[in-house]
This record gives sequence, C-alpha cells and structure tokens, in this order.
Amino acid sequence: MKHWLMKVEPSAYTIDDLERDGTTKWEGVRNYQARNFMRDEMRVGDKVLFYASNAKPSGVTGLAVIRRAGYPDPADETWTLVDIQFVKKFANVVSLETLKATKGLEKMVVTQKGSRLSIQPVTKSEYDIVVKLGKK
DNA sequence: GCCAACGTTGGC
DNA sequence: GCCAACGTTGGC
Repeated sequence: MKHWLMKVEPSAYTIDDLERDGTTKWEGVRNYQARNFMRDEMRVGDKVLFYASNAKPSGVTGLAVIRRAGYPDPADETWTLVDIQFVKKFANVVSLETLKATKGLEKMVVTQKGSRLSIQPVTKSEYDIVVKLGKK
C-alpha cells in the first residue's frame, strides 16, 4: 500500500467537488513523471492527500483513495488516468506553511523548494502526520 | 501580478 | 546530444 499527494488548483477542482461527486477521473496530468506514478505504481486502495495549489492558503484539504488504478486516457492514450474516491474533508486546511514547520515532514516532496510535481509519493509516516494535523 | 524553478522544444 | 529559448507551475 502506497501513499500519495495529488495537487489541483481550486479553480479546476476542490475537495468539495470530490465530496459531491463521490469519485472522479483524475484528468489533465501532462507531466511524464506524474503520469508514470499513476500508470505504474498506483493501486486500488492507495491513500491520497488531496492538495490545493495556488490557493489561499495552499495546502492539504482532505483525503481520498485510489478507486481505479492507471488506465489510458481515452482522449489521448499517451496519458493516464486514475479514479479517486472521496474519503474526508479536513475541518481545517493543513497549509503548506504548517507542513514546512512540522517535524517529520522535512523531506516531504511538497515542502521542497521548487517542487512542481503534481503527483507525489508520500511516506506512511508523512501521511499519518498530515492526517493528525487535519484533525486539529 | 511577479518571478524562480524547472520541464519541454527545437535549432544546430 | 547540447543547450538556449520558451512555456508552465505555483508560492508569495
């Protein structure tokens, strides 16, 4: 079982949209590294931190789970889709600022300078720390 | 809106 | 295959 962080801008999709929809196709990834994670490594049941980028503030807004593993995008088979399912919305956003200030998350990809990757692997311990922060 | 970081493209 | 130019991401 792996853990992931998936970024999306609120103007495109939010945790509220996911709560309403239940599940959604994760469309629009146009980066090879991110695609390869979806295509090769994501499995049904993997846990996902749902991250809002370009937000006020940017941060993790809730949790999701992989519902369907990587499959070709019917619109363009170069690219890969997965389906994710809503798990929960955090009472409060766990902001990037908080992530950067939290012990144990120093190596988390999203806290690194210049980290633009929209699909990122997260360790179990990082995932657990963020879930705990989300309950506060 | 600015701009640093970084991925991609394309001329050579 | 190198690398400058260009485009995009995303924090601020």
